[in-house]
Amino acid sequence: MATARRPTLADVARLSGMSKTAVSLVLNDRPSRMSDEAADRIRTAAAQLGYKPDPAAQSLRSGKTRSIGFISDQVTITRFASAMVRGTLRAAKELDHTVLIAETGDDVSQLAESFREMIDRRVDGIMVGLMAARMVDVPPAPPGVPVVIVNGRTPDELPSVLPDEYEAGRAMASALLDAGHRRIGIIGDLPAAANPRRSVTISRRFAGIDDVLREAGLTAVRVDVDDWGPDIGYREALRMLPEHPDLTAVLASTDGTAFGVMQALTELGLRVPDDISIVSFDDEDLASMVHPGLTTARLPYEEMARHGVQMLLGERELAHELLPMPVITRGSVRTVTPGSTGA
Amino acid sequence: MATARRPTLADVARLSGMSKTAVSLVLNDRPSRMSDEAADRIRTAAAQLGYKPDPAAQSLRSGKTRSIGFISDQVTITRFASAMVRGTLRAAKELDHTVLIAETGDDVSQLAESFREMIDRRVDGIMVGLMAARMVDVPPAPPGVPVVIVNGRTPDELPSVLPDEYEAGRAMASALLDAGHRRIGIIGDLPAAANPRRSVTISRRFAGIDDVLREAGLTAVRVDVDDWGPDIGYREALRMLPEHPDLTAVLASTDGTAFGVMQALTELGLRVPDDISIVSFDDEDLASMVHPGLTTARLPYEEMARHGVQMLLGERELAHELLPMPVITRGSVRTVTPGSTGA
DNA sequence: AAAATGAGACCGGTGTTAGGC
DNA sequence: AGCCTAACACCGGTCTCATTT
Repeated sequence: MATARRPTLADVARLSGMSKTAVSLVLNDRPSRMSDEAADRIRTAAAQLGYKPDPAAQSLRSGKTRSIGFISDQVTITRFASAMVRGTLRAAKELDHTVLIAETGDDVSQLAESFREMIDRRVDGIMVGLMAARMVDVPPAPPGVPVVIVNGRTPDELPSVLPDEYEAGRAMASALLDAGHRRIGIIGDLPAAANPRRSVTISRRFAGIDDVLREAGLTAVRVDVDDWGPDIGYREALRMLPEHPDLTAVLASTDGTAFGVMQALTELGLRVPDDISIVSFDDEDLASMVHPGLTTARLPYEEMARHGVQMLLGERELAHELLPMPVITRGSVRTVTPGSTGA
Repeated sequence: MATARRPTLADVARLSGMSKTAVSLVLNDRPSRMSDEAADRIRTAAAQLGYKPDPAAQSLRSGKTRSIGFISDQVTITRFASAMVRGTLRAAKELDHTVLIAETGDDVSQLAESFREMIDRRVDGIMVGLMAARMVDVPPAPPGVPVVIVNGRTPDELPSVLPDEYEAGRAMASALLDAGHRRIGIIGDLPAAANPRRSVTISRRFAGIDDVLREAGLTAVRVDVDDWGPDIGYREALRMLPEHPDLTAVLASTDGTAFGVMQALTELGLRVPDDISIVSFDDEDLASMVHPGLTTARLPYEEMARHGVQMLLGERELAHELLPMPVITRGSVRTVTPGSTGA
C-alpha cells in the first residue's frame, strides 16, 4: 500500500517509454526537435498522470524561487494596504510568481529583520510598500536581488513608484474652480508634512493646489494643522465655517479630514453639496460610504503595486515612476454660477 | 570574479574542516553527539559565512515546503479580510511557515483553480477563508494535505473555525436589557439569511437575541429585510422610528446597518445615545469612526485565522471550533431607568 | 565496543555529453 | 554527417551506513 506519491518526471518517462531528458525537453518546449510521435506520447502520459513539476526541484536547479517578498508597514489596516496587497498578488500571479508577505509596523528594525527573512527564503526580489509615502531606509540586498519601493523613497534612490500628487492637487483645485467656486477653504495645509520622513508627496499635493489658485488669482482661506484624521477636520471646520460664511467649498487634505468636516457641517446645519461643496484626496472606503459620496482623487495603490512587481520581475524598467491619481467624481460638489457669491 | 555565491553547507564543511554530515547534524541539533569542540568550530564557521540553508534543497529532501495556502473569496476588501490575512500571516510566521495567498472572488470555479495552483506548488496545507460565514464546496486535496475552513463550512464537514454567533446574539441583547432598555427595535432580522449558502451563522445570531428577549418576556419591534448594508438601515430606521416613538434602543444586524440607522436618526433629530441607544455586530472600521462609537460584537477574524493555521499545522486538533465574539463597548448605549418608559 | 566522524545515496528536476541509427 | 535519444552529473541539503580510534 504505497501512499499515493505525486508523479515525477521519471514516472512520466517510464509510462511513455522515453527518457527523463526527453520528457523534460518536450514539456518545456525546448528547441530540440523530438519526433512528433514521441512528444505526443510524452504529453499524453503527463496528462494521464496529472504530472506537475516540483517547484523545489526546479528552484534547486535554477537558483530561482519564482517568489517575491512584499514588505509593508501595515498590510492589514486600510483599504490602501489591501489594495496594494491585491495589486501585488495579481501582478505576481500574472507573471507566475508567488508573494511572501511581511508586516513591519512602524519599527525600522523590523524592516531589517523582514528583509533578512525574505533573503533567507531566497526570494527573487523584494518590494517595500508604504502606507504613507515616506522616506525610508532599506537594508542592502544581495547582488541579483532587486528592490523596489512602492509609495515611498529611499535616500539612495532605489527604484520607486509614487503617486503624482502635484497633478492631483491641480486636478482637485481645478475641479472646484471649474464648478464655479471662488471662495474656498482649505483644511489640512500641512507644514509638518514637509518632513520627508513623514511624507514625500503631501507637499506636492499642496503645491499643485497652490499653483492652480495662484494662476486663477485667488486666495483661499487656509488652516494649517499637523495631522489628517476626522477629528482634525471636525474641529477645524467648526472653527472655520462660522468665521467665513461666504465659503462655498472646502478642500480637505484627506478623506478622513473631509469626513470630519462633513460631520461638523451637519451640526452647523449646512448641507453638502447644496450649501457647501467638498473635495478631498485618497478615496478611502469612507469616501463612497458617506452621503453624498466624496469627490476625491484616488491614490492608485493597486496600480502602484502592480508597476512595482513588474519592475521587480523585469517587465518594466527599474526607474522612478509617477502614477496618476484619478479623480473620482461623486456627489459632493455642486456647480455654482460664478459671480453669485463675490469676485 | 565569481559572483558572490551564497554559502552552502559544503562551504561550512570546508571552512570548519568537517564533513557535510557533521555540519548538518550540528546545525540541526541532532541527537548524535559530536564533540563540543567540533560543534563549536562548525557553528563558528557557519556564523562567519552567514550560512542559511537553502529552503528549496530542504524541501526537495523533506517533501515539505513549510508553506500553506490561504484562499479567500475577498482578501482585499474589508477589515475582515485584512484581519484574516493578518492572523494567517502571524500564526504562520510563529510556526515558521510562509503563506501563499489567492483571491477567488465569488466564483466557485476560481476556488477549484486556486486549489490546484496551491497543490501544484506543494503547499503543506490549505486554509479557505470566507468573508461571510457561508457553506462552500471545496475540491478534494491530495492525501497528507489538510484543509481547514475559516468562517465557513463544507457539506462534508471539513474542520472549521466559526464565530459563536449565538452567544454574541445573547450578549448584545443582554447588553441592552442590562442597560434598562425594554422597548427595542430590531433592524435586519434576516429570513433570507437562513440560506446556508449565504450564511451559516446569522440565524444563530438572531436565535441568541430571540432567546434572551423571550426569557425576559419581551417582544421587540422587528423588521425583516434581505440585506445588511447602510442603505437598508437608513431606509428601515426612517420607517420604524416614527411609527414607534417609544423605542429606546435599536439592535442592528450589522455595523453597516447601524451606520445607516445613525444617519437616519440624525435626520430625524434623534441623538445617540441620548434619545436612542444602538448596538450592532461585526466591529467594522466604521464602528470606531462614527460619533459616538458603536457598541458591537466583534467578529474575531484574526483569532479565527490563527486557530485555522494552528489546526493546519498540527498545533491544534482538527475539529469544529466556535470562537467567542467579544463585546466592544463604546458610546452608543445609554443606561435608562427601567420602567421610565413603560413595562 | 562505544563514541565520533565521514562517504555516499537520494530527493526531482535540468542541461551537457556521449551514443544510436 | 545529421537527427534523435539516453545516461549522467549537478543543484544543496538530509540521512543511512560504514569506518576509525
